[in-house]
Amino acid sequence: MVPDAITASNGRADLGQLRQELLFSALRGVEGSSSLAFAIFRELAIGIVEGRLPPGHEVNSADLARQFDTSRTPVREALLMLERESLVVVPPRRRPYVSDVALSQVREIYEIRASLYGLVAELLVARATDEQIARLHEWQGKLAADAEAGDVDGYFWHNVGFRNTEASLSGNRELQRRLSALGLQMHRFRHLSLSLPGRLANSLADHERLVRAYAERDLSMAIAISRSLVWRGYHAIERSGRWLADER
Amino acid sequence: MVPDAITASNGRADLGQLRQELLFSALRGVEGSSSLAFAIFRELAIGIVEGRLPPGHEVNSADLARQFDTSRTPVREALLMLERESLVVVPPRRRPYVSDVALSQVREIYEIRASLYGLVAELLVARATDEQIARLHEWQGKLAADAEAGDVDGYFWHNVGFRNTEASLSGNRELQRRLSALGLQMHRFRHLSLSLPGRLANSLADHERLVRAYAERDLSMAIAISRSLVWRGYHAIERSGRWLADER
DNA sequence: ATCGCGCAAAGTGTCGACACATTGGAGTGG
DNA sequence: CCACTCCAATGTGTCGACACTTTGCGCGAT
Repeated sequence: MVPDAITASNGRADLGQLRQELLFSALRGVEGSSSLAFAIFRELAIGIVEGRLPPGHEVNSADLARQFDTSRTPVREALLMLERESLVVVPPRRRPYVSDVALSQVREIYEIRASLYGLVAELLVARATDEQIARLHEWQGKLAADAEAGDVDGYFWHNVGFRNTEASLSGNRELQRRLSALGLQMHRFRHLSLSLPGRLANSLADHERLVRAYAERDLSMAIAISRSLVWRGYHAIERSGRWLADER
Repeated sequence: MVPDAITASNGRADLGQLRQELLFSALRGVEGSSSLAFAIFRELAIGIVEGRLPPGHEVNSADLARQFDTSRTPVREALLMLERESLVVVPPRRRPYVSDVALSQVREIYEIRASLYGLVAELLVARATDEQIARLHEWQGKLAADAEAGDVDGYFWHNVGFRNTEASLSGNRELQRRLSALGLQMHRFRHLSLSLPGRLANSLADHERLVRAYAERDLSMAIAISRSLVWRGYHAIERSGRWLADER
């Protein structure tokens, strides 16, 4: 049933702000019209991404309306937003439910992510200043600290921050938005995959090499590492989860 | 004012079906819940893409509700869908209007398109059968006929069909969906750009080379041509239009 | 005991109404 | 003549109600 835990926030407090910041960097200004609907959307999205609302869980617009102390209209709007982010399925005249994702679909999305992060690397090498690349180095420092401490949660969100900063340094805002949207869909599985033993150290080494390639403006190296980073993520997911039947 | 011309259909009749088919291939199954809202969305989207509803044109939910003989609720839903496709801007508490796009934004989107069509080429070479590639050849035949006849409208839609078929042959449905969404945003400008003198013949030659590269399974050539095809489209747009100030 | 039918409960999509925000213009004062 | 203020008109966001659909449970027939 997952009672009113939806609004509960778990995890470390200092990560909370970062989390909210990052999850919705893509959606700034696209908030649509109603801030009420957006607030509901945000709460539910966080709940889904963090696994509190598991795949298949049915969401009831009347219940949600009561819970958020509003009418069903903004709730419906929020559900349609979630559907567009592929976090929820809203079948006509049937109950909406939290979407599940087949491994094949994850793979498709990672193919896209790999390609687009290749583009990010390309643009970043061409356009970013040394100071901006230094900012990436800072993020990498946080990752190192998290890995040292074995803090999977911290690593996860700082990694999202790293990737998002990269995208923003590409100078292509549309690209940043779309990557962020793709990320939103994948967060729930990525988080899962980071728990694999050895994954943190591995990932960290890749990040180091990537930042070095950026600093040296090594285009082909940067592209290759950026893409391979995505693929490592995919393979980790592939190995870590059990998945729904591969149909649509 | 653009009276009730919204539902009017211009252009050749045989293209009408293709047009509808292609414009919304991306949105199959994502229709959201309400088919009523989706119908309104579709009508408005076609109107915007074909230029009957020009950028900046204000849309009034009450008027639309009367026009479609329904209440404002589904209209609002349709407007929000359009906003998600970046065809309409819905500022909070203010009148929605047909979005305009700055050239810089077009460029950003074309950077993404180029990258993703590179991916399409890559996947297609690896996965498509000879029969499937023959299907592309058929589309190319239509393009040749259109170019011969100087039929810009026909060329435009058959080109969309070609590109969409390519995307579907990549075997990556997510990719197809996202490219289709990007296309929806760009159609209004692409159509404009095809009117440039010499553009048709130029584009046609590129398509020929692309199909040949596919047939010969020449990976690097296919990728290069596929991407350059996108960039040619961009440069044509760049040259053909006058644009809004470059702000957001 | 199993299967199918039918009906009540639950839930969605749509509507019309209302409260509030925005807008544009008329009217007033400088 | 211009600038500012205020107000009516227009239009959005939200609400509660209603009609219709789907769901699931009980009941009876086989």
